[in-house]
Amino acid sequence: MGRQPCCDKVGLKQGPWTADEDKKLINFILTNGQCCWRAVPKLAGLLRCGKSCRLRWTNYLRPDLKRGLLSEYEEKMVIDLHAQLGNRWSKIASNLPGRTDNEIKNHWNTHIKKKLKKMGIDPLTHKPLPLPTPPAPTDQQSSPQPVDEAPQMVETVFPEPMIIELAKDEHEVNKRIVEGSQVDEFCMDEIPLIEPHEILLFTESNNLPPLSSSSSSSSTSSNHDISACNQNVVHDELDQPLPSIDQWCSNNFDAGFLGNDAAADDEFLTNLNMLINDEFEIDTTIESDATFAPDLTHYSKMLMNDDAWEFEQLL
DNA sequence: AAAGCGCGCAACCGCCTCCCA
DNA sequence: ATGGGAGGCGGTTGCGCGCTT
Repeated sequence: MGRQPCCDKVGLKQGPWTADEDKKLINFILTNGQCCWRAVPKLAGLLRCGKSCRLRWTNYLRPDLKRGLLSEYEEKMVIDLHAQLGNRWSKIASNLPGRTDNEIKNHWNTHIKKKLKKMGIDPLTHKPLPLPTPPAPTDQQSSPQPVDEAPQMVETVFPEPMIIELAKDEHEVNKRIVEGSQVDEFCMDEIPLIEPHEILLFTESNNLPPLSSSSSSSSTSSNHDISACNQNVVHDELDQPLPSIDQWCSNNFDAGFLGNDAAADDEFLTNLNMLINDEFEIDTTIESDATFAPDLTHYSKMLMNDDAWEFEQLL
């Protein structure tokens, strides 16, 4: 007797979402809010399982999503948080506004893992990888160490006690005192902590480097102050009024947000206009079950790239 | 030009946790 | 206290795309 499946899959659609399905889901959520996900597909007229709808919304359609590759700053943040939290992607994502757990998980598995290995760091433990076993001492002088494959040793981090504040939701305690003891059932003996000078700040600029130990000014302020600043910046960002679509367009398009590909920009703007004016239609002459047109897929990615805005204005 | 290969990412699967009756 | 429903979460899969041969 296994557990009942979350939904009866008979007759339900799977695979990539179509633009039409996305529109139905967006319209429904914006009209009714996020309610019982199991009921959503029925009420929204979708042949999908509720879970699938929730996933699509949270990972893809949510208006506050920031899309595109993680910046160097965000990447470092992920590494630091992973060192503290392990594979708790949702917790990590909650500290990176606009990023989803799925996105971070994918990025970790495809990019960061490799990077860390290349740097000679074990992505699981964040400790230096063991040096490759030296060749048998038969002829040491004539067998040089392989240069490319030998991971670089990095200095083991044994950080001093510190206070870390994370941007968590308001119901959670914001401060965590880390003193080599357990935090949230997380054994600090096993996972190295980030160094105090590596505590990161949320800022509007993704390029702002973390406070570095070489910056003497940072050493004058306490970690608590730094973290408080971090919190404030996050809240400030979230509290900022969302730009209107016109504002957003002028801010981003005029600034060359879409890059230098004028043709692509034109196409994007044309289709964006269609989307805004509810003129977007699937070309049913091609295939009745047309998979999600890359256009809209990328729009949701690109539109949400920088700052979120009031989503209603899109529809 | 075409086949093969590897990578990245969206989506799925199934277990876990929480909540409520 | 307990059992079931619903949502959340992390691991895995599979497809599409770009690069290489």
